[in-house]
Amino acid sequence: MFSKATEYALRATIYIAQKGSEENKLGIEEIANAIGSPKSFTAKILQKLTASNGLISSVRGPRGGFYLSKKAQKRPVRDILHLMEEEGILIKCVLGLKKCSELTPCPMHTEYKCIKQQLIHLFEKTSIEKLAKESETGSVFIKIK
Amino acid sequence: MFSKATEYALRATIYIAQKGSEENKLGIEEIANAIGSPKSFTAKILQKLTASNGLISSVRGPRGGFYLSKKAQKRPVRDILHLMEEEGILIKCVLGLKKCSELTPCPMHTEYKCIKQQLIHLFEKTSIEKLAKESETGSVFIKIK
DNA sequence: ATAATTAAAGATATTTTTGTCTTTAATTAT
DNA sequence: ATAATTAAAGACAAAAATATCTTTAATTAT
Repeated sequence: MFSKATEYALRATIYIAQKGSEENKLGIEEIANAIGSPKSFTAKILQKLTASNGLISSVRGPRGGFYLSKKAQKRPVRDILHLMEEEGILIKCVLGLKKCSELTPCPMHTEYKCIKQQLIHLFEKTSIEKLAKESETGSVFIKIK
Repeated sequence: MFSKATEYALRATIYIAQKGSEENKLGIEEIANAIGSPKSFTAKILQKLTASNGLISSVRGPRGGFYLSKKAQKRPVRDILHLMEEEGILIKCVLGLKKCSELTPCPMHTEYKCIKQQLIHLFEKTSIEKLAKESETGSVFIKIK
């Protein structure tokens, strides 16, 4: 479904939202260990999520690290996909046709349409906070191993 | 959603099902042109779909080419994914967690579950023939450009 | 039988994705 | 101020996906 990079982005963001705060920032080492991802690669990915738009906040130096502002926590999961440039699954044709549309649908268009709409709804209406809280209850797990 | 290879596999198979038959086999040149894919790469992919299991039938030599048997036409689209080793989207965790399951769900598991089931249903219950016939009516398009 | 045609098989090239390592810059604690 | 700590930035490496080209084998038409 998603690239490794986006999987790590989703897991890392949820973990940071759950365990981190402005008072208690999380280091890259802890994050990568927690979600079971390669450290340096994950660092690159967090840079992407930290830059420009700034979904994730970061501070360098001792006691530095990553956290999510209250405002960022409210943002939809789709924002992660957007920053990772992987919204294709919500937008593109299943068969990869450039011109597939309502007027010129591909053979799977109609059948797939409603599933795509549910995917959009899922990623648009679910906040990062919500997923983090589900993890917090312990009813749900994020660790890979 | 899918790799380029699988997109080409789906498009090529639908095209062959629609335009080809044992009496009128289709050459790789025609197929690649029709679906807008790189010829040699598409040839490799068709080899995969032709080998072993044999979803697609092929014959070498003059008047040779590719076609789908009546029986193959009835098979579900999922068989294409299976031969392309890309059933992951129907099976794997959205966040890429190895241990994600009903008992140890990831934070998105519950929300995503029903979408995944619809995807399985779509690919399992839709036959290649059905998609080919939709294309045949002209109400639907498969060409990329 | 021979030549022509077509897919299969194999080798190679390019691009993208994934991953690591090193250096730099910012921040904090002392 | 200085040293320690941490993310940012950049260079590099490995693996996988995508794509092309060449040779071989099968089949058919002549």
